Parts: sequence; structure tokens; C-alpha cells
Amino acid sequence: MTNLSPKISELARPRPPMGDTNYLDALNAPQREAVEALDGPVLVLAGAGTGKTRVLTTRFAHLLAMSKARPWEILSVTFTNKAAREMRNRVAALVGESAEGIPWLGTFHSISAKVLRKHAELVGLKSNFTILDTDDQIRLLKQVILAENIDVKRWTPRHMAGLIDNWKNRGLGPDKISQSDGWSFANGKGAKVYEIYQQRLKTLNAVDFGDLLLHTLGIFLKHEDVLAEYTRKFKYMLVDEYQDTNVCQYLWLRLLARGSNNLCVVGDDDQSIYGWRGAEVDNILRFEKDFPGAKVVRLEQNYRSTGHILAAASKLITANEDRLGKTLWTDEDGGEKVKVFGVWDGEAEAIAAVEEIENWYSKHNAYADCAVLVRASRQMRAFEERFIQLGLPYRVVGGPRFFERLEVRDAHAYMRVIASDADDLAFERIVNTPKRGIGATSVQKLQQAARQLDLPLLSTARQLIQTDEITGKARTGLRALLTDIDHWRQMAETTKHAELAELVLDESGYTAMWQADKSPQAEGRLENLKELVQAMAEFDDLESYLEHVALVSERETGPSDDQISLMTLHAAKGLEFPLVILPGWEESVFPSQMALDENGNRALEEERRLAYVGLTRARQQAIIYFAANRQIYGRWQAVLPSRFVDELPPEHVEAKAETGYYGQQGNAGGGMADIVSGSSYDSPGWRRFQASKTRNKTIEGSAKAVAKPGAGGFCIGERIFHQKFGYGRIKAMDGDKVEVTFEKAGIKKLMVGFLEKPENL
DNA sequence: TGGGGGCACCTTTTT
DNA sequence: GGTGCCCCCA
Repeated sequence: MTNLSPKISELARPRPPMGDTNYLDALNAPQREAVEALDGPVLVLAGAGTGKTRVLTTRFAHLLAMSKARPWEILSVTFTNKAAREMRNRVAALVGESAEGIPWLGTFHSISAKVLRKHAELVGLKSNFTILDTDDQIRLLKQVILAENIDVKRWTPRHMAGLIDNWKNRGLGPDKISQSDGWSFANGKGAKVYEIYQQRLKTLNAVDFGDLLLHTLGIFLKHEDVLAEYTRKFKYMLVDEYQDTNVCQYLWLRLLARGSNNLCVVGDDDQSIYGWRGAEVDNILRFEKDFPGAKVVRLEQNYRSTGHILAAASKLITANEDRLGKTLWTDEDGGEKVKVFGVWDGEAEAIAAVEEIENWYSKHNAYADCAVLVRASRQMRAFEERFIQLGLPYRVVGGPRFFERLEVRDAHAYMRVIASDADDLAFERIVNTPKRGIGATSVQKLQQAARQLDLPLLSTARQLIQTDEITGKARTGLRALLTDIDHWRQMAETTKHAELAELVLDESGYTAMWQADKSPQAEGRLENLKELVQAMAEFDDLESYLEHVALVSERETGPSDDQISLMTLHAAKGLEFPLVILPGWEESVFPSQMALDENGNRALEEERRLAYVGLTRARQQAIIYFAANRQIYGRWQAVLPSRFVDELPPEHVEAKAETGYYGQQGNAGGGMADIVSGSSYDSPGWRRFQASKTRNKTIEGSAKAVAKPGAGGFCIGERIFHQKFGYGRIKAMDGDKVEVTFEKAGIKKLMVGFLEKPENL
């Protein structure tokens, strides 16, 4: 195991400026070039681990030091709050500026929200508009779709939400939807639903995520004077992760850059992994054409990974055609080769991988060094089970989001109702939670009346309880709720928002509802409510808290213990770990069959970029696993090693052929076999195992046994798996006949099979 | 109104 | 295989 030299790891850390421009000394030549090319458009192609953030932050500092701009004249955009936070901290440390003195550093969405709040009236909103989350968005869409008499089962709100997101990502308002686009939903009603939805949002004084950008773009396009205000303001612009921008963001940036033309974008076309969310790799591929005279700087020296890992990743990515091309290199030659292990199934994979982690721990004493990066979250379960079984500390990164939990959203809804009469979505959410006898029928009556009166639900409810339209339990319940709301609003005048929240949850009976709940989750929910109150207390007032919640979906995690990280490949972008475990490198799992079906070669290239991202997270060791059998949605499937495995350069890879599925030529592993009745499998190099009898019964169809050439065939004692009978072992062989006993769950079956002469051996 | 049964779905998800 | 959703029934 080669450790990275201290010199290298030190380079990756920011240094405070020593004098005027001493911070430049910490840069290598291309980094410095990227920092010093101050005027005009600049494209920085920053490969993985080449010091991208360092360039961005140093450039910011340099602009100040050269008196090119003041901190508030620089627009710096990132995609994630985490990236924004890191950049803010590093810039602040570098220039000694307080973090508050950098007002225009943030995510696309937070900066757009800021602009939109200022000019809300230009798009028919009030500046205190609510930002809806996905759940609200879908509930609202469902109402619209139902009202249009569209079959919600066939045309789901989720589907429509996806289409709308897509349109918004492309900068298309309801008026810009082409005939063909609109047709993709409910026989041509898509555009209409979109239009009504936008209308409803306006009435509710609300926007969804996409609107933050789309409305701002619309304002820039329609109001020259407003645009001019910002193009004058922003003398320089810095954009992080440019490969992830969508069309709307691109247009937004382009308009703003019209003033100064000082747009510097940093990105890596090889790390574009959000195409399915509207990111256009094309934006970065096209930059030089879009911004004539742009200076292009390539950062190719990698400070993160050892030579073998970097070489393996670099070779892999060359299989992609749509790329600008970079040649990453490192001073750190050697290190450990990338390991590729073939294993039996998901369980074996978790066992083997966790063994490697324990092995690492025994040498380095740090679980936090280790990360398991999976393609899909369902792969996490096997690992979690193993971690728990062995009592190893781990954390799931990017798991279920705190602010998206049911109880947290309910609590927010109460606060939103108190804050605003107009928030129908929040009102609907809490009107009968906890149960107040206000059932679906009553809510429907309310909605109907609200539409007639053209009033929000809450105001309508006030009127309706005066009449006889709602009776009995519902009327009593509604009256009590309205009285409570009035009372809470009064309290809000004098009570801090966090205390108010506690009081509201108590008095509304919401807390009591969960206390009475005997299900195992209830306790966790109560804890989350407590944490919620704490989170609220960290903000000055309710508005700033709700803004934070809307734009920052994750509760900030404090300093973490020494834990193994378990996450998806997507969540791992921007992170690095000494040891990276990459399980599930099998065709159909990774690359994901679903992605391939949907988007063909484009998707394949994106999957490959994902593989590239995964490998380049590793500093010292990367271990890839693939299984021969994978349970997908409860069905056993025999699977082949991912094509990405084959694309790795053999000289940088160490393959273990312990299962006989994979390995260098001539490596004779034991060769496990898989027998799956009823399916045929004719991939070259794989042999069929024709199973004919189980005791006296014949197994229908052909079964197969798999072993790669060179694996040496079956042997006595070898493990066999059968879909129906589970694990078994070869007990005896006689010529082509193989006797197998199945031991699982009391089944003792004897199978006799015939081994076909393999064509390819 | 709530609960149980049947059924369709199933990737990634910075904001 | 597990979950979430809808519908129907008591």
C-alpha cells in the first residue's frame, strides 16, 4: 500500500494568502493560467481531482487582489448548497472577508430566489411567495388532472410533473410548448394541464423549483431594465460544475454574461451524470462556439489518486465518443492496482467487500476512509445487513431526507397555515391531521365553495361554518381548528417561532397523535419533531427558516464519527475516499438496463461516466465486484460482468478468479455453476448445463451452468445454485452426469444433469 | 374513517 | 420481494 506523500495531500488544502498574490504560488501552471486569465470568457476543463475548487476560490481572491471587482460584484454559482458552503468558507479564509460579505455566492436556485423575490410582481407573484416541494407539486397536479377529467391512473401526476420539470429545464413556459410535446400526455392535454397548473401556482402565490429559474429567466428576457441592473452589477461570473447546467440555466447565464462577457466556467464533461435531469453535456462541449474567443485551460494533473487507479479510470472513459478529451496524469506512480473480484451473489459480495474494509481498518484504523458506492439504492440493503451483523459503524449518505419526512412536512404545513391564509396546500394537509372528523366529503365541499367564492380554503372555511352546508362532526372540528389557528396567530405576535411550533404541535393534538401510535416508527417521528423545533431555533424568524427548508433539503450533518460511508455513485460526486468499494458491476445493474432502454448510447456513455466518477473517488484503493447471480425484484437472475470490467486496462487491474467467472487467460478457478430452470442463455463463452431430472421429476426447459473458458469445468463439492431449490453441491460426477444435492430448508433433492460439450472450449 | 386486500411499480434525484 | 396506492367494505 503506497500512501500519498504529505506534499501531495497538503497541496489539496487551501492556504491563506501570505502577502499580495502569494496564493498563486500554491498553484501549478495550468491552474495559475486559469486564475490569471481574468478578462473574457474562460472554460476550465478540470478533470477529477485536479483542484477545481481551488481554482475557483483562488480566482475569486485574485479578482479582489487585482481590484477587478468587489466581493458583491462577483456572481458565483454552484449546484449544491454543500459546494456553495465550501466555496464560501474557502474564499472567506483566503481573502479574510466575512462570509456575509459575499452576497452573490450560492446555488442557481438560491440566487434565482433572491432575484425573484425582488421582482416577483413582474410575473404576477408577491415577494413572499412559497416555494413548493415535489410532494406539494404532485398533489397540486393531481387536483388539476382530476379537474380536467383525465384518467389519473393512466396519466399520473408524477408523470406530468416529470414532463413539466423537463419543459422548465429547457426554459419553456406553457405558451412555448409545441404541439408534439403537449401530445405526450393525455392525448394532447399536456400543455393545457401545464397552463392550468401555472395558473394555480400564481393564485396560491407559489412557485416550484423549476419556476425559480424559469421566472427569473422570463424576467430577464422581458424586462431589459431589470436585466441591465444585473449585468451592470456582475462584473465577473464564476460557474462550478458547468457540465451539469440545463438549457434554462445556460440561457440565464448567457443573458447575464452579455454585460461583462467575463464568464468563467469550470467543469468536466467526463463527470456529467445528471443528463436524466435535464443537464446538457452539450453546454460544455459547445462553450467555445457560444463564447467566441474563450480561453480554454485544461487541468490534467491529478492530486487524488494513485497511478493505477487514474490509469484505469482514464482508459475506461476513452470509450466515450462525446467528450472534449483530457489526459490525466499524476506524480504518484504505482500504488495498488484496481482489484476486480467475481463473486457468487449479492450476499457473497457484501461479505467479501466488508472483509476488505475490515482489512483496511486493521491497517489504518479508520472506517471513515472507506466508502461503498452503489449504482442503485436497493443495493445498499445487503451491505447494511452485513454492517449490522458485524457491528460496524456506517452511515448512509443522502438517504431519506429529513425535511421530506411526513411528520416534518405536517409540522411545516401548520406553520405555513399560520403564516398565510392563501396556502391551500398546507391547509389541505393539516385540516384533518390529526383526525377532526373532516373527511374527504367535507374537504370537497370546501374546495367547491372556494372555487365559487374565488377565495382560499381557509377564508372559505370561515364563511362556511356560519352556514348549514357543513354539519355535525365536520362543522365542530372545523370550527375548533379555525379558533386554534386564530389563537396561534395571536401567539405568533409574541412568541419565538420555535416555541410557537412546539406549542402548535401540542395544542393541535399532532404530538398526541404520534404518542398514541403504537407502530415502531412513531417513536422516531416524535424524535424528528423535537429535532425540527431545534432546527427552527437556529433561524431568526419563520420566513428565513422556511426559505432554508425549501432550498436546502438536507439537515446539515455535524462532524461525523468514524463511519463507513454507504451511498449511490451520484451522491459520491465531489467526494473522495482512500478506499472505495464498487459493487454490482454487472450488465443490467451497471450499466443500468433501464437507462439503456430509455436512452440508448447516450445513456451508456453517461453510465460510463458514472463508472469513471466512481473510480476517481478512490485515493489509494478501488475494488470492483461483480456477482454471477443477482436477485432483482425478488427474482434470481444470472448476470454477466459489466462491459466496463472488460474495458479496464489489464495492466492496471488485478483480477481474482476465485469464482472462475473472470480472470486472466489460463486462470483456472473452481468455477461455480448456476442452474436456472426455464431460461436459456447463449452468451459466448458460457456453457449450458442441461438438467434433466430431480429425483424422478424432470425439470422443465433448459437449465444452465455458467463458467468462463479456462475455469476448468465442474468439480465435486462445487456449489450449485438453483432458482427453486436454492444452494446445492455437486456430489458426484460420472461422465456428463452430475449429481447435485440441495440442502436448503430441509430440501434434500438429488438432481441428475448432463453437461453439454461446450462449443467454445 | 380506517383498515385490509388487490395491484402495479420498481434508477440515479445537487435544487 | 417490498411498497405504496386505491378501492371497497364494515
